[in-house]
Amino acid sequence: MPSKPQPITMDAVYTAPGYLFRRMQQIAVSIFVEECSAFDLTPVQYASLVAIHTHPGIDATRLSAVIAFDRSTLGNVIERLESKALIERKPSREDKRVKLLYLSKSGAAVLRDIMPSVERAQVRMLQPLKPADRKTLLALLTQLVDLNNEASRVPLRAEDALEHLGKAG
Amino acid sequence: MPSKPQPITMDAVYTAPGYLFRRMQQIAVSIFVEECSAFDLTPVQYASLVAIHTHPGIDATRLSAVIAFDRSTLGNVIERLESKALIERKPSREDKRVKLLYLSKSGAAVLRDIMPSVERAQVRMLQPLKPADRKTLLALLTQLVDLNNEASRVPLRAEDALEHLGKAG
DNA sequence: CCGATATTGTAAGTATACTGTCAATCTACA
DNA sequence: TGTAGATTGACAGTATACTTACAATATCGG
Repeated sequence: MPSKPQPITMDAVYTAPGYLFRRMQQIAVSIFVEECSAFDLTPVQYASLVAIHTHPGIDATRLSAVIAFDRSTLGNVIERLESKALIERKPSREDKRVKLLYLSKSGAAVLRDIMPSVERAQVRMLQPLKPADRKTLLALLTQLVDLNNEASRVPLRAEDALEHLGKAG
Repeated sequence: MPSKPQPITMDAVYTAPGYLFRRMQQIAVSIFVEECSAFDLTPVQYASLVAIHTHPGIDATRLSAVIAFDRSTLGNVIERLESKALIERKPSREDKRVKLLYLSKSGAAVLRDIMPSVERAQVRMLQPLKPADRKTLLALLTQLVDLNNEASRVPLRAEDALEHLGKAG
């Protein structure tokens, strides 16, 4: 049977999953930035460094697929990382459209040094929950993100995106 | 005992709660915008309308506390809602700094009409999970957001924010 | 009552996050 | 082979989300 229209209260907002996801994301960023303030790196910049470290010579389009961030957004992120001299961009000899991404020495150093702070931030986000609940939440969230992958504008394409990588110089 | 430095892999990103929260937020916004495309309202604009509907004559600062969005951000949101004629701003007679917020007729109509679409969006976000898991996730997330409230830059202040409201004309 | 302090809305600046579009370039099919 | 279609990086435009700063205004302590 169809439900009658409910009176609109703030609970329509507070109990909505979308609102909770937004709040949690804001909290997570806030904690990350606080723990990593000594490194002047945002969560997105950190994720980009990890991906470039793991896949040296990746291009911007594949990078966006590997961390599931929008290609346009990533352009600016890459610009900032380059202006901070944490990464280097080299034109590909095989494809004149492509610019390949590499960590610089200082980029690799920053990535190595920031890891403990990142780890602390991740722990802090879940700290208020009981250990068993942390595991449950993480498992359900992992599952949900995976099952909803195609619903996002930029689905994660961890493997396919790199299928043809490594053959380039 | 202190853990040894791990080799850095993409798992450092994929399994981090912060990354999962970000992905889930992106997915949630994507689904919301898709379901509500007929109304040209973003999640934040929707939440603002609900809060103004629930608390007519609220001011921007209190509104930011009630939905836990940053005051500066909200300034732009309010501007857009006003330019779409969904809300009206009236200067307070009691405090010359303050502008009170009210839903317009069309704002109230839009809010009434968008509710089913919002509801569909919220359902879709959790759809891939089993019903019992949806409840568990929502309960843990609610708990975590609440316990982490003070860690966010703009903590939710649902009650206090409105303590002195309603006395104004 | 008056000066220190706080609050309000606004603005400027940075950083995601998305939509488009575009030119240069590459690929594949006819 | 030669061109239609796809891809790549770049850019413009919109919308959060935060920081700091500021002028106007309120409020509170002395």
